[in-house]
Amino acid sequence: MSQTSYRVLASAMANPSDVTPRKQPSQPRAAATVAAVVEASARILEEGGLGAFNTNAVAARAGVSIGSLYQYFPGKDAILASLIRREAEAFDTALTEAVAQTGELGTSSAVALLAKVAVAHQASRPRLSRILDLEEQRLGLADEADAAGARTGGTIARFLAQRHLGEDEAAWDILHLSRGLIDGALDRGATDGLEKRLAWAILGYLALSRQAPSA
Amino acid sequence: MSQTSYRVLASAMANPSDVTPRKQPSQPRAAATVAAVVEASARILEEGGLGAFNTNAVAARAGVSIGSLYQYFPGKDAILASLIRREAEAFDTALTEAVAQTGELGTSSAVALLAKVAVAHQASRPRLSRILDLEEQRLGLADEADAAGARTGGTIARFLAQRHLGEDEAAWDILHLSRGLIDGALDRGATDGLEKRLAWAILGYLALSRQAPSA
Amino acid sequence: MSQTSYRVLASAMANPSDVTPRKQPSQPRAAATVAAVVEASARILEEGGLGAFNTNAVAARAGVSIGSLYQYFPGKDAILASLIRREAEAFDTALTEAVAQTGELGTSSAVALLAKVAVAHQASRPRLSRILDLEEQRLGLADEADAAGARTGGTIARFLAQRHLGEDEAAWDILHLSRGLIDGALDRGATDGLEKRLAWAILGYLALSRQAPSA
Amino acid sequence: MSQTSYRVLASAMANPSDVTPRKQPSQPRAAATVAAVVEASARILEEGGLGAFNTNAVAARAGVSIGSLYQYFPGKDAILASLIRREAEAFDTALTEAVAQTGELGTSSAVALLAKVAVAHQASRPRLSRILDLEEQRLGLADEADAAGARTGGTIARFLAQRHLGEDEAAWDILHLSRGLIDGALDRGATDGLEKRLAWAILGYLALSRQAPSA
DNA sequence: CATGAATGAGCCTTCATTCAT
DNA sequence: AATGAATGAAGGCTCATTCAT
Repeated sequence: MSQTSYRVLASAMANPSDVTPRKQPSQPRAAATVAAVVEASARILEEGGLGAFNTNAVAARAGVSIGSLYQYFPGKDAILASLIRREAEAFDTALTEAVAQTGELGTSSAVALLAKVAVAHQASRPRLSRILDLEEQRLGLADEADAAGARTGGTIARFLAQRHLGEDEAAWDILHLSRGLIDGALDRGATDGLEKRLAWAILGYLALSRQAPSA
Repeated sequence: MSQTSYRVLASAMANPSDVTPRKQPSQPRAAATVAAVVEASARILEEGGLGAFNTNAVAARAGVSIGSLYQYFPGKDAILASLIRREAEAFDTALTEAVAQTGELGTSSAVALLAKVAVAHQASRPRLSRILDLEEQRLGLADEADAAGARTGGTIARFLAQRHLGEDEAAWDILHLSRGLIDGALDRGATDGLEKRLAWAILGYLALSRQAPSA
Repeated sequence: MSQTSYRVLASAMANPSDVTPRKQPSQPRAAATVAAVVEASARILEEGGLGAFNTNAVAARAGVSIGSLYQYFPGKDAILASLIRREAEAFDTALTEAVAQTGELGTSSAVALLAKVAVAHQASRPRLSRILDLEEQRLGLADEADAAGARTGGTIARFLAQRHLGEDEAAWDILHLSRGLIDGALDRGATDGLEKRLAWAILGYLALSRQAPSA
Repeated sequence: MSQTSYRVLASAMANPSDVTPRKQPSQPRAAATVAAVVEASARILEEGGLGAFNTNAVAARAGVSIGSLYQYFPGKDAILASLIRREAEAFDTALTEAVAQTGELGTSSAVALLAKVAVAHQASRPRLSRILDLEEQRLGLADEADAAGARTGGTIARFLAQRHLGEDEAAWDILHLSRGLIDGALDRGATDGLEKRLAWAILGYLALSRQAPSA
């Protein structure tokens, strides 16, 4: 199969601004403020989408003054970045835990368990996931060496490696096809048997990828 | 496998405005204006993302006055909708053509061909595809009975039905997992063997789905 | 009674543009176009107020292309001016006719008849009257020597002079207080006995003005 | 006299937008901003009419940023409404005060005093009064239960009731005919003896209305 | 003459961010 | 630190008017 070379997503885009939190909240009250802002952002994105996501609304929803918000975040994008990290970490944690529980299980049961976790995560806040996916890309957070997102891929890769099911590439492919499949299914309300269908895609991919060893 | 019920994307969101074109261009000059606006939108979205997509920029890029733009589109969202329809139609056309060429082929070669078309489409304008996906959802275009998007699912469904490979649900799942897989791969620059990997996911899904007959 | 000097309406204001029709419609079709434009303006003003009055809407409502509209009127204000003249003439005609019919009548019956005509005129298109009043002033049409509006005052003045009821000033005062009274009454829906009440004001004014001969 | 039924002003019209202030200014600085905006509006309307009244001009004239304006008013119409309320209140206050001073006076002197106040009010900002009249109607502020405008009618009604001169209807008629008469007189520069002429209309109306007891 | 596509100045409004209190 | 008033760049959209066909 001849390999065409495809256009890859350029890194530029709506020049994202500073994305690092302004200061670590040392006092507990400050930590609460930061958390409130991040959660308020999540809720606003869920309910109103990117179009409703603005700093004034976030501050209001968080019960914090706009001034305070800017004490902890240098700008809008930084809030988004924090939220993305929070979500990625939560998912990775859930996934890591699930992987730990697969010790005794056969491959297909193990994958079914992971599928369940993935579906549960995405389904808990479906719109949020999609938006954060797109924004993560715009912000270029994927480049963060230790990005939580990167860890998720790593977690899957480790799972595959343990069972000699595949390489890194397979891990990423599985991660992304899962997102697509789940988002699409939630979108059209086709959630019956969703975990099972996801498992078919993952196990099917893995089976065929081992028959025809990659280039 | 017990079926949990998942949250499905509510239809609301950043209340999308009117999405229907204001008037059909009757004169050829008008048709050119409309086409220029739509293509300019595509280019702007590709280069600058949603953040750079505004009516002034679109008009300027299209070499058209802002007034002309508003003669044909009631607002931003309507332009986006037109673009989405255009792209969906183009993809569906390409896919339908490819399906027609699979007549003689075995299943795996046929799927490989379709995978190639899908990858080519998404790769031709990677960022655009992703953005339009998200926006299509926000605009609720999926609800359009004869939506071009719906037709794409139908085209796949017909292909599967001809070969007794699966039902409608499978068609949609394949469509969505493909988008996720391809987007993810383009995103991280992992395009080597991408068509092959996509074929694994699709064929794998189909194989397993037939072993374990659906609910 | 010492006479303070009051601020009088300056003539400036949103510098009104050219107000004279562009060309006399010689052909009958042209006359029809002009009439259609004027009547469309009346309807739009009635239904949507000044905010809805724009040349595109007028042309559309008149069933005429925007280009044709500009063949006969140099601009928006000219259309308004034509409408104002049309209405003023209609009112003056009705009033003149009514005056002619008062020959045999006593003063109070005569005034009652005129009051009836005035109320009928204003009530037939209440919003229109008010708007045109304000716009007439802005356009400075009152300055037109032969302004139709001026004629209305003259018609009343003649009526008063015939019966030795008052001078020009009285005529104008009566015209204006009538407008105010009628508009206010229509506004709050207090139309019961309106003609009678208007007659009280007019006759009352005239009676007292003759007791205490003006400065 | 047979009572025809007249068209009354429909409530619709250039669909007026939200008319309630966005937030009450708590800090004194904010109160100053609000007051500056309202006064700037008055000045602009006086000088340039409705055509010159736009939010940018108002903000500039008020020496306030456009953003600040929108912190306190949801839009143009709300500013207008505030101005209308301010003016109506000022007039009502002046009128109430004048009524209080009429205790000892005979009817005709009392009415003369009120006429003077009315003329003075309207004459102080002639164009403003007219415009606000029209706009008050468009905005449907008359519907406000406790509208300042309503209070003015009430103030007159109380005055009439104390002296058994007339009912509510008479109060409104007098209010409106006065506006008409005064505006008209200012318009054509006929201010000599204006207060006296106004008194004739009012006293004349009242005298005749008592001779012919209302329906 | 009629048409209606095109133009663009100008107005409305939002929202990220700053800064005096 | 926290507050929230103030700022103004930026973007959406309308509509009076022109002009090529």
